Amino acid sequence: MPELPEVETVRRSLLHIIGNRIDAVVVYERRLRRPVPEELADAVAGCHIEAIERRSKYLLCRLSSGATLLVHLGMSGTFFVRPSGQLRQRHDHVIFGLSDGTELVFNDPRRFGVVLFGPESGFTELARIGIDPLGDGFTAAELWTLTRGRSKPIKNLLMDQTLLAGIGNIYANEALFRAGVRPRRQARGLRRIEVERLFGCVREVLREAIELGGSSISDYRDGRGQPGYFQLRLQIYDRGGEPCINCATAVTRVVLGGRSTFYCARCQR
DNA sequence: CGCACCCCCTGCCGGC
DNA sequence: TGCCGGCAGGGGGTGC
Repeated sequence: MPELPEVETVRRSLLHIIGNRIDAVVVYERRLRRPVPEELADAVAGCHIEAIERRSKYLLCRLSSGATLLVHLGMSGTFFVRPSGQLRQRHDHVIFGLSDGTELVFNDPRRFGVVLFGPESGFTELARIGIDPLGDGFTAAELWTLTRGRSKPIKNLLMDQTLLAGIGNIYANEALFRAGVRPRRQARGLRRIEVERLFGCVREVLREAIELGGSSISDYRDGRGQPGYFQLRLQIYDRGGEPCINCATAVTRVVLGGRSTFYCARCQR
């Protein structure tokens, strides 16, 4: 579910809890993609939340102890605030009681997510993160450089987190459709004009998605329980067999890198 | 090194 | 109604 726009939306929706003290932490389920550290509860209790940042699809909660709480939502995770004292829901794995009488909940049915704790430099998952596609470091020239000499399909390049950090399956499909580029094209085969167009479309689709609060395909919600609305603007994702919005050609579905890939054989070359 | 293929896990949907 | 296969927003490991 959560790609860069959804994670960024969650981050923004949680900014209001900054300044809270974490009073108590209860871990109900340690078996996530990586086990929740045994020492997390004791180490985090008593700390204040000083900032909430995002790197790629990871959320980083800066704590007053100097350590960082690292959260990844995987495919099905949610990270949200609710009043304390409510019944634990199915798949609530970690609950952080906050000093303002609310609690911060990590819920994840598929358990592909991550809740880790430690100094930021210690997180191996952040070591190989690529360029933030919304940051200043991402330019058309940079995308051009990334595509040179790489034989992999351009869609796989967009989704390679070691190159570009935060683009997932939905937004890779959408950006390529907007740019008129076929997902299977070899990255190194793209012409300069195509790379420039794709660059603009990547930024545009991510920005628009954030503005609309991300895409709620099934059960995605932000940190306040609100859905996103960008799914209403999806032009190609999950539309296999349906008419292209530009030319009415049936949308093609193929599998690339194990992920469903959608494109219009007429509009995308 | 790149890449195709699996796996992790639960839930949902469609077909029978 | 219920069972089964396929599929899902991510990421990591293996073997070629």
